[in-house]
Amino acid sequence: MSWQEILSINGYRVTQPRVRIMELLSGAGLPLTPQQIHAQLLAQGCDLGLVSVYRTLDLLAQLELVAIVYDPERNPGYVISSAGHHHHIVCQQCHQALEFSGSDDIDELIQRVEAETAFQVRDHLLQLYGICPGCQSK
Amino acid sequence: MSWQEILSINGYRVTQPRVRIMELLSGAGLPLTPQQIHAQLLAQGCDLGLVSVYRTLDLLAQLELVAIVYDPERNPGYVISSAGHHHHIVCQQCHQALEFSGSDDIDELIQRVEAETAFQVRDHLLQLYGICPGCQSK
DNA sequence: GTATTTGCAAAAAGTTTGCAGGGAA
DNA sequence: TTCCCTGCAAACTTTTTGCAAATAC
Repeated sequence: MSWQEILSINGYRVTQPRVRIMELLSGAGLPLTPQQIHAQLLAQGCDLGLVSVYRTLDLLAQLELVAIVYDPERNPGYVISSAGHHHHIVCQQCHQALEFSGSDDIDELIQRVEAETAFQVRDHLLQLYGICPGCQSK
Repeated sequence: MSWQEILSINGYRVTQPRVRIMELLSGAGLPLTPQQIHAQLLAQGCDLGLVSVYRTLDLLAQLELVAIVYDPERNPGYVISSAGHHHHIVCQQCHQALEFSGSDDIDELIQRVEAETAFQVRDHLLQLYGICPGCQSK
């Protein structure tokens, strides 16, 4: 299902700002802050308000069309998220971000922690930081 | 090694604000924002500035005496971190936070992702969200 | 046509910086 | 005594809110 359909099905409209932001993030390959998104769209001649960027990202995050990537040294950034894969690995040098799948190993760990702590685990956040192939060869 | 010693060894001083913040976090059991820490210390009659809270937390985080906990619905909070254990599980209802150890399972996952992506993994962030035993029984 | 969505302005919230005085070692 | 650290004030950045106009469907 396309992200446009997901918007529609949930009663939201496919508007210019949403299209532009999804297009930008799809091509970005690295997490962008609301400010960066706003600046890049302005530079493209797309005249939208920063406020709309915030509101759009909130919505897209809620629908899990984008994910938040935390980087200790910068503000949280947003990346495109393909359904079902919720983990990212980020290059500490060029900040390129890649999705990876991690369901099995994590399920095991979660079960162990549930047994140890008696918590009922509902969600998790996993991100890896490192050096991407490109930056390694420099 | 005590956290006081860690400060000293690294050339930092054991000052009132640092002591109060470490004491507060040690007893808190849940992630606290800089603002919350400041407010609670003021309430205790300890008269320090918010700025010092920020600076102290930065330092403590750098020395890994405290860790940052991200919660999608709130601002990032700080918790006490015992050396070597860097993962937390947070209750989505009462926000209690607990450390858990997870080295083995994660090492395995990291190796797999390194093989898949050709990234060199240097660090990671793992947090679980769920319902604590206490909140389950309500 | 109608309800959602946007943009603007303004305010609120959160964080950082510079500098003089105070405190730990 | 020495240098690190704190507190204050102010600046700065980021995020949120309210409301009228615009637009998707």
